[in-house]
Formats: sequence, structure tokens, C-alpha cells
Amino acid sequence: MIATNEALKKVPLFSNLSASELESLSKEASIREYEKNETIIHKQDEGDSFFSLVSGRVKVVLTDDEGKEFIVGILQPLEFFGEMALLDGEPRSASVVAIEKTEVIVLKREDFLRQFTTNPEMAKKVIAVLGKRLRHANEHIESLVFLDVCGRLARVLLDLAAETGKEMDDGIEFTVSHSRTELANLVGTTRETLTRALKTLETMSYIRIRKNTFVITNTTGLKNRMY
Amino acid sequence: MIATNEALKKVPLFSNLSASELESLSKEASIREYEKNETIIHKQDEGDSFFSLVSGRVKVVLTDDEGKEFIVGILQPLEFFGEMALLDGEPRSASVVAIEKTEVIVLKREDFLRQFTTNPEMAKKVIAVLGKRLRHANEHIESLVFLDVCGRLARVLLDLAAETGKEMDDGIEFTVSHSRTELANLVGTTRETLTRALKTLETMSYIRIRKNTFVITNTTGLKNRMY
DNA sequence: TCCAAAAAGTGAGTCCCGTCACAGACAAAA
DNA sequence: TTTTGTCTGTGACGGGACTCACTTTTTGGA
Repeated sequence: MIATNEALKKVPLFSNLSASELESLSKEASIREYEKNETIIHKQDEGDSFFSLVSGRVKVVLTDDEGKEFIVGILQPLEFFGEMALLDGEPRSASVVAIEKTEVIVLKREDFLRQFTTNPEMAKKVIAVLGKRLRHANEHIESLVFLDVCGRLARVLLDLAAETGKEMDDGIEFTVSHSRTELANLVGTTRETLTRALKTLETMSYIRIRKNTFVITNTTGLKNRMY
Repeated sequence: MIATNEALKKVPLFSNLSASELESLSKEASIREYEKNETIIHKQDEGDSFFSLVSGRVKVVLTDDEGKEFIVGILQPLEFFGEMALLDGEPRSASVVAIEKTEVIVLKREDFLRQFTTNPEMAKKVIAVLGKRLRHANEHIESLVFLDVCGRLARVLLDLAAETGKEMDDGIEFTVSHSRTELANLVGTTRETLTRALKTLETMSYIRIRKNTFVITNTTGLKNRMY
């Protein structure tokens, strides 16, 4: 486990803070660890904490009362979450769950908001991130309203490829670090239907699959499948 | 058509600006009028303007290439839009269309951003609004993933009732100022399916409909229909 | 008041996809 | 190796909702 001030220093959101501000902030901050599948934020919780991801990965999920889930985002180290409920006082609108062993810095509501008022630059960064998430949410809505499962899957695969894919001689190759069930939750369908959609895309020679290694062999084909 | 400075003065977003700031801002601002069904912002436009609604109403819509549309929000006077593309430089992620004769104040990118940097309070307000919209977007995603048409319709009706409904002796009464097609676009379905869903809810005695006057006679029933 | 055009309701047919049930495949533990 | 449990693939089935075609109602202009 690393020191809070070391961890805070690396977070882009806080890069405009002075050394002394960082120092005082780190005194209030604590670091928590979560195991894989442990829930960090429950939907409906009162929001009194701000989180910044140090190591590991988390998923932001919407769930219904029968345990079905939809993954709206996956966050990497240095990204933050939990800010929304702090800013408007409403209860959490989504849950956050660790998808691997994860360390987070936790700030109390007041400590976070204090920095926030004295640092206009920080406000701008928060706005930029919220804007990006809102855009992303709109894309999700678009997918769900206008596309069938294959189309949504195509979009998810292209996203994954854009993030971690490597250009090979026969296409863009990337490794999917999700189970099929999780991939289904990312697309917004069931595991069974996802399996079939993958096969459909493979039959059409848009992608090639071996275990968790995917190759997009026909990018334009996949993109057209989105509309 | 009213004067820009008068119009600006009323906008909550700008209430922290000094008189002189408002004055200089109003010199750069202009007022535009749009007829019903006129498009104010096209998705994919480059964003170089900020809009504040003076009179009328607009809808924020996602559209596919065949003209199908989904309404993600309806804005009233004093609310603003067009800020996202200004803040992160990405193209517009949704279109905005007047649903009645509408007047808007238009600010140029730089004029808006300038106020923005000198007024930390304004940043906070923008963040609050973005947060609210993100919450709303998450609720939309939830609806689309977990609910059937009747459930989504129930949610939309409850929202409309909460906004404009009046308590009557036999339930909450409200007037729907949308065509059935628009209501369908609000729910995320087709006009035909919407008709049937309305009839279903009416048969179950959750609502009563006469033309565009709806009465929710069984609120808890409707709410349960959402899950 | 009448008529044309738009909006709304209805019926039939189709298909996507969710559900259920089960069979392999794979990994970790005994 | 065997065992056990989890993950994944496959088949069959049913239902919700979209599409298309048509009728009925409403609207608003002449």
C-alpha cells in the first residue's frame, strides 16, 4: 500500500493543487483496498465520499432487483468516481464494483469540496470528465434504442480495440479481459445471445476469435454493422 | 423580442455575474428565433455556440439515419444547452429541436468561456446541471435495459405528472402537450406500440385517458409496473 | 360547413431475443 | 488421475414489440 500523498500527487485532477494543499489533503485522505467483486459504492447509498483509483480496475454498473446488470463504464487507475452525489446531494445513481484487487484513495466530502472552491482549474477538469461521461451515456442510449445486439456488440468491440488493440497484418488484435457474461453486460444482453452474436460476426468474417483473443479483420464491415 | 441584457439577467446560470460583466456579455450576445420543428443544433455540428432558452420549449433528441428519434430531454425557459461541445471540443452528441416557437440567447464560445474562468460559482452551477443530466441519462439507460414498454411508459407518465400534474379527488391529473408519436419517442418505442401500452395501463385501471388529459388513478400500481 | 390532410387506433404477421434446459470445456483442488 | 465447480456453447420454445397495411378520428383551412 502506497502513501496517500504519493498517490494523490499522480492524480491529474489534483495536479493544479499546490504542494501545501496536497499535503493537507493527504492528511485527510485514506486508502482502502477491495477484493475482486467487492462493492465499493452501492446504488442508493448516501454519497459522502470521493474516490480516486490507485490500482486495479472497477466497473460502474446499473442493476435491477433481480441481479441483472448493465456496465456503463470501466475505470482505470488515476480516474475518479463518486463525485456526482457529492456535488448535488442526490443519492448514488449507480454502483461501483471492483473487477480485480483494487486500491482507492478516499476523500471525505468536505475535504474534496474545499479544494474544489479554491481551485477553479479543478472545476474545469471535473466538467470535462462529466461532459465525457454524458457523451458516453448518450452513445449508450443511442445503441440501446437504435441498434440490435450485433450492432451494439460491434460498437463495444470497436471500443475495446481502440483502447487496447494492436495493429497486426491481418487486423486489429486485442485481448478481452472479461468473461462472456461480463461482455454481455457490457452490450446489454444475455450470455447466450452474446455467444450467438459473436458467432454471427465471426461467420461474416468481421472478426476472428480464439479464446479471449479477438481480431477485427474487417473494421469497415463492423462499423457499418452499427448502422 | 426582448433585449439581451434583460434576458441574460434572468438566467440563473449568470446570477453571480456583476452588473458590468452582464453588460459586456450582453453586447456580445444575440437573440434568435426558431419556429416549431426547426432544428437549433444538429448532431455532428461543430460546437461554437452556447444557448440559453428565453421562451418556448425545445427537445434534445438522438436520431438515427432513418429518421427514428429518441427524446432524451425537454428544456424550459431559463435552462441552457450547447455547453458540452464548448467545453471539450468534441462534436455535438445530440440534436436540439424547437417544439414550439422559441427564442434563445446565443453566446459565442469565447465570450461564454471567459465568464466561465473568472466566475467559479458559475462552474459549480454547470457541474450541478451536468450531474443532473448524467443522472437522468443513467435512468434512461436503466429503463431501456431493464424495463419493457409498459414499464418505461409508466416511468415517463410519472415524470410528467410530477412536473405538471395536479392533485384531484380521483388521482393526479395532467395534460400531455405531445403527440402520440412524440410520446412514443419519449418512451423509446413506436407510435403503434405506445397506443397499445396506454390501453394496457388503462385496462389495469392505473390511468384514465381522455384526449390529452391523463389521470393517474393508481400511483403505486404504476410505480410497481416499473419493476 | 365541408373537405383534405394529419394524427391516432387496429389487426395480422414476423422475428429478434430472452428464457430454460442441458452438454461440453476448462481450471483448480483432492 | 479424478472430482468438482465454474464458464461456455447449443437447441428449442415463446413472447414482446416492430412493421406494414388499413380504418377511423381529429384537425384546421378554405
